[in-house]
Amino acid sequence: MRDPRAVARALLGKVLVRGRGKRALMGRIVEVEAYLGAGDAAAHAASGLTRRNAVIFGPGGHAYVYFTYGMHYCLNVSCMEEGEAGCVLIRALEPLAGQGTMARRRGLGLECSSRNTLPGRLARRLASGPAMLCEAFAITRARDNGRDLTSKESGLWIGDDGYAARRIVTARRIGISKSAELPLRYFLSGNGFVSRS
DNA sequence: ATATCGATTATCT
DNA sequence: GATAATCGATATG
Repeated sequence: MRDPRAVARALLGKVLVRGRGKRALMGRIVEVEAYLGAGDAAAHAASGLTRRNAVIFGPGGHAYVYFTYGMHYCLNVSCMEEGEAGCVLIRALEPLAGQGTMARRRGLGLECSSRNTLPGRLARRLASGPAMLCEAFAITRARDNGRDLTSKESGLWIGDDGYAARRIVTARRIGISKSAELPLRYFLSGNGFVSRS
Protein backbone atom coordinates (compact mmCIF):
# COMPACT_ATOMS: atom_id res chain seq x y z
CA MET A 1 0.00 0.00 0.00
CA ARG A 2 1.60 3.26 -1.05
CA ASP A 3 -0.73 5.70 -2.72
CA PRO A 4 -2.20 7.91 0.03
CA ARG A 5 -5.64 7.48 -1.55
CA ALA A 6 -5.44 3.72 -1.14
CA VAL A 7 -3.98 3.99 2.35
CA ALA A 8 -6.77 6.39 3.31
CA ARG A 9 -9.46 3.89 2.34
CA ALA A 10 -7.60 1.06 4.04
CA LEU A 11 -7.34 3.01 7.29
CA LEU A 12 -11.09 3.60 7.57
CA GLY A 13 -12.49 1.17 10.14
CA LYS A 14 -9.11 0.42 11.73
CA VAL A 15 -8.47 1.19 15.41
CA LEU A 16 -6.03 3.74 16.81
CA VAL A 17 -4.64 2.49 20.12
CA ARG A 18 -2.75 4.43 22.78
CA GLY A 19 -1.11 2.42 25.56
CA ARG A 20 -1.67 -1.16 26.62
CA GLY A 21 -3.96 -3.28 28.75
CA LYS A 22 -7.04 -2.20 30.64
CA ARG A 23 -6.20 1.49 30.47
CA ALA A 24 -5.61 1.58 26.73
CA LEU A 25 -7.44 4.22 24.72
CA MET A 26 -9.04 3.00 21.51
CA GLY A 27 -10.90 4.74 18.72
CA ARG A 28 -12.15 3.59 15.34
CA ILE A 29 -10.94 5.68 12.41
CA VAL A 30 -14.07 7.03 10.71
CA GLU A 31 -12.72 10.00 8.69
CA VAL A 32 -9.41 10.66 6.90
CA GLU A 33 -7.87 12.86 4.21
CA ALA A 34 -5.12 11.99 1.73
CA TYR A 35 -2.25 14.41 1.09
CA LEU A 36 -0.16 13.69 -1.98
CA GLY A 37 3.31 14.69 -3.05
CA ALA A 38 3.91 16.70 -6.22
CA GLY A 39 0.77 18.32 -7.60
CA ASP A 40 -1.01 18.67 -4.27
CA ALA A 41 -0.50 22.29 -3.22
CA ALA A 42 -2.32 21.74 0.07
CA ALA A 43 0.17 19.15 1.25
CA HIS A 44 2.91 20.09 3.68
CA ALA A 45 5.29 18.23 1.40
CA ALA A 46 4.44 20.52 -1.53
CA SER A 47 7.38 22.86 -0.94
CA GLY A 48 9.95 20.15 -0.39
CA LEU A 49 11.69 18.58 2.56
CA THR A 50 12.00 20.65 5.73
CA ARG A 51 12.70 19.76 9.34
CA ARG A 52 9.00 19.92 10.09
CA ASN A 53 7.74 17.56 7.39
CA ALA A 54 10.67 15.14 7.21
CA VAL A 55 8.60 12.13 8.34
CA ILE A 56 6.41 12.43 5.24
CA PHE A 57 9.47 11.71 3.10
CA GLY A 58 10.47 8.69 5.17
CA PRO A 59 9.12 5.12 5.17
CA GLY A 60 5.39 4.43 5.47
CA GLY A 61 3.52 3.62 8.65
CA HIS A 62 5.04 6.34 10.79
CA ALA A 63 3.39 9.22 12.63
CA TYR A 64 3.75 12.72 11.20
CA VAL A 65 2.53 15.08 13.92
CA TYR A 66 2.44 18.80 13.25
CA PHE A 67 1.55 21.82 15.38
CA THR A 68 -0.70 24.54 13.98
CA TYR A 69 -2.72 27.63 14.86
CA GLY A 70 -0.45 28.08 17.85
CA MET A 71 -2.30 25.46 19.87
CA HIS A 72 -3.32 22.32 17.99
CA TYR A 73 -1.66 19.06 16.97
CA CYS A 74 -2.78 16.84 14.09
CA LEU A 75 -1.84 13.22 13.33
CA ASN A 76 -0.93 11.81 9.94
CA VAL A 77 0.29 8.41 8.77
CA SER A 78 3.18 8.43 6.29
CA CYS A 79 2.52 6.27 3.23
CA MET A 80 5.26 6.14 0.67
CA GLU A 81 8.67 4.57 0.45
CA GLU A 82 11.71 6.45 1.63
CA GLY A 83 12.25 9.50 -0.57
CA GLU A 84 8.68 9.92 -1.79
CA ALA A 85 6.08 12.12 -0.13
CA GLY A 86 2.54 11.20 0.87
CA CYS A 87 0.46 10.87 4.02
CA VAL A 88 -3.03 10.48 5.43
CA LEU A 89 -4.52 12.85 8.02
CA ILE A 90 -6.61 11.13 10.69
CA ARG A 91 -9.62 13.43 11.09
CA ALA A 92 -12.06 11.64 13.39
CA LEU A 93 -12.41 8.64 15.68
CA GLU A 94 -15.37 6.82 17.15
CA PRO A 95 -14.38 6.29 20.82
CA LEU A 96 -14.28 2.58 21.73
CA ALA A 97 -12.40 2.49 25.04
CA GLY A 98 -11.09 5.00 27.57
CA GLN A 99 -13.82 7.59 27.11
CA GLY A 100 -13.35 8.82 30.68
CA THR A 101 -9.70 9.63 30.09
CA MET A 102 -10.51 11.24 26.77
CA ALA A 103 -13.20 13.40 28.36
CA ARG A 104 -10.85 14.55 31.11
CA ARG A 105 -8.13 15.48 28.63
CA ARG A 106 -10.66 17.30 26.48
CA GLY A 107 -11.80 19.37 29.44
CA LEU A 108 -15.16 17.64 29.64
CA GLY A 109 -14.48 15.82 32.89
CA LEU A 110 -17.02 17.74 34.92
CA GLU A 111 -19.71 17.40 32.30
CA CYS A 112 -19.91 13.62 32.43
CA SER A 113 -20.49 11.08 35.16
CA SER A 114 -18.08 8.33 36.23
CA ARG A 115 -19.79 6.07 33.71
CA ASN A 116 -17.65 4.66 30.90
CA THR A 117 -20.27 5.18 28.22
CA LEU A 118 -20.97 8.83 27.60
CA PRO A 119 -24.19 10.25 26.20
CA GLY A 120 -23.99 10.68 22.45
CA ARG A 121 -23.71 14.42 22.37
CA LEU A 122 -20.70 14.41 24.66
CA ALA A 123 -19.07 11.40 22.98
CA ARG A 124 -19.02 13.35 19.75
CA ARG A 125 -16.89 16.03 21.36
CA LEU A 126 -14.08 13.62 22.26
CA ALA A 127 -12.40 12.88 18.94
CA SER A 128 -14.54 14.17 16.06
CA GLY A 129 -11.82 16.41 14.65
CA PRO A 130 -8.07 16.12 13.95
CA ALA A 131 -7.00 18.34 16.85
CA MET A 132 -9.65 16.93 19.19
CA LEU A 133 -8.42 13.37 18.78
CA CYS A 134 -4.83 14.40 19.41
CA GLU A 135 -5.86 16.10 22.63
CA ALA A 136 -7.92 13.08 23.71
CA PHE A 137 -5.05 10.68 22.96
CA ALA A 138 -2.36 13.06 24.31
CA ILE A 139 -0.60 13.07 20.94
CA THR A 140 2.09 15.74 20.60
CA ARG A 141 4.91 16.34 18.17
CA ALA A 142 7.60 16.05 20.84
CA ARG A 143 6.30 12.72 22.01
CA ASP A 144 4.94 11.02 18.89
CA ASN A 145 6.41 12.45 15.69
CA GLY A 146 8.14 9.63 13.82
CA ARG A 147 6.65 6.87 15.96
CA ASP A 148 6.10 3.50 14.25
CA LEU A 149 2.33 3.07 14.05
CA THR A 150 2.56 -0.49 12.77
CA SER A 151 4.08 -1.97 15.92
CA LYS A 152 1.95 -3.20 18.77
CA GLU A 153 4.94 -2.52 21.01
CA SER A 154 4.75 1.16 20.14
CA GLY A 155 2.88 3.37 22.59
CA LEU A 156 0.69 4.46 19.69
CA TRP A 157 -0.35 2.09 16.93
CA ILE A 158 -3.11 1.15 14.51
CA GLY A 159 -4.77 -2.26 14.75
CA ASP A 160 -7.47 -4.25 12.98
CA ASP A 161 -10.34 -5.69 15.00
CA GLY A 162 -12.05 -7.24 12.01
CA TYR A 163 -14.49 -4.41 11.44
CA ALA A 164 -15.37 -4.10 7.75
CA ALA A 165 -16.07 -0.63 6.38
CA ARG A 166 -19.42 -0.59 4.58
CA ARG A 167 -19.94 2.44 2.39
CA ILE A 168 -17.19 5.03 2.03
CA VAL A 169 -18.08 8.60 1.04
CA THR A 170 -15.59 10.70 -0.94
CA ALA A 171 -15.58 14.49 -0.61
CA ARG A 172 -13.41 17.60 -0.76
CA ARG A 173 -10.92 18.23 2.02
CA ILE A 174 -11.72 20.61 4.85
CA GLY A 175 -9.94 23.79 5.83
CA ILE A 176 -7.66 24.24 2.83
CA SER A 177 -7.62 26.78 0.00
CA LYS A 178 -5.04 25.33 -2.38
CA SER A 179 -5.98 22.21 -4.37
CA ALA A 180 -9.34 22.41 -2.61
CA GLU A 181 -11.21 20.81 -5.51
CA LEU A 182 -9.50 17.43 -5.16
CA PRO A 183 -11.78 14.69 -3.74
CA LEU A 184 -9.37 13.40 -1.13
CA ARG A 185 -11.51 13.24 2.00
CA TYR A 186 -13.04 9.90 2.92
CA PHE A 187 -15.43 8.93 5.69
CA LEU A 188 -17.71 6.09 6.76
CA SER A 189 -21.20 6.75 5.46
CA GLY A 190 -23.69 7.47 8.21
CA ASN A 191 -21.19 7.37 11.05
CA GLY A 192 -22.13 9.91 13.72
CA PHE A 193 -18.55 10.64 14.75
CA VAL A 194 -17.45 12.19 11.46
CA SER A 195 -16.41 15.83 11.98
CA ARG A 196 -19.08 17.00 9.58
CA SER A 197 -21.21 15.38 6.93
C1' DA B 1 -28.76 26.14 11.02
C1' DT B 2 -25.02 29.10 8.96
C1' DA B 3 -21.52 32.79 9.46
C1' DT B 4 -17.82 35.15 11.42
C1' DC B 5 -14.09 35.72 14.63
C1' DG B 6 -10.27 35.35 18.03
C1' DA B 7 -6.79 32.51 20.29
C1' DT B 8 -1.63 31.75 20.09
C1' DT B 9 3.06 30.21 18.34
C1' DA B 10 6.08 26.83 15.54
C1' DT B 11 7.57 27.08 11.18
C1' DC B 12 8.77 28.88 6.92
C1' DT B 13 10.02 32.86 3.40
C1' DG C 1 6.78 39.20 9.07
C1' DA C 2 3.03 36.03 7.52
C1' DT C 3 0.81 31.96 7.70
C1' DA C 4 -1.85 28.06 9.44
C1' DA C 5 -4.76 20.37 7.18
C1' DT C 6 -8.61 23.93 14.10
C1' DC C 7 -11.73 24.77 17.68
C1' DG C 8 -15.03 26.99 20.52
C1' DA C 9 -17.64 30.98 21.23
C1' DT C 10 -20.76 34.43 19.67
C1' DA C 11 -24.10 36.51 16.61
C1' DT C 12 -27.85 36.20 13.52
C1' DG C 13 -31.98 33.84 10.77
